[in-house]
Amino acid sequence: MKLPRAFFARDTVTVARELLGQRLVRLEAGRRLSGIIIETEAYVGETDLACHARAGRTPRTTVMYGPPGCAYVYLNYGLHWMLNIVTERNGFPAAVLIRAIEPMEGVEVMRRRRGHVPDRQLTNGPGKLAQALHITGSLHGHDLCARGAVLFVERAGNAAPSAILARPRIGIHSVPEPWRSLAWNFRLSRE
DNA sequence: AGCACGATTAACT
DNA sequence: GTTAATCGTGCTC
Repeated sequence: MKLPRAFFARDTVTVARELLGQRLVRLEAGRRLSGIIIETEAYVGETDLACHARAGRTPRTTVMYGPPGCAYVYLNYGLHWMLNIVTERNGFPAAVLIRAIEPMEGVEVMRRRRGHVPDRQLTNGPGKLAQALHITGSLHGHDLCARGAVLFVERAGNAAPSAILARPRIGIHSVPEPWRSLAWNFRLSRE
């Protein structure tokens, strides 16, 4: 069952932690592609200097200022699409970056898209999972909570707090403290 | 100019 | 097996 807007309309760090263990689903051409979310990152507001909203509302970041539960998708380094889900109240710019999933349904399709890399490398990075699930800028602003959504999150269990590793966020080396060191990257520890 | 990355190298255990 | 360095790519500001 699809996570409702109320799930995303909360504190971003809480949403990032609780998304671990849930199932990201992509409907495409009548097929169901999905995977369990195993790594996320929180980006919180204009004061968070690692967040794109640090520069205020721009054409790119407008979606982050909108209702929670919508996809914030952007292109990084000219080739990697990044999937985020908008959080908090309408008007406050924040989102959770989905960094990794464990493939569940449609693995054959993912293998084809990813060029037959080893299965463990199918969706173990934000650009990789976007490629595997065919998530591009065309899904920017997509409402994950609407009826008929082709991208959404299903409740699939709860991660025990003891199973969650919190570390600094990835790839924000040039961001000043304290934001660089905030432990806002969350992942499920493997067994 | 500067990226919320990934594939490929090269150098190490 | 690992870590570190490099750079392509195109969009935002």
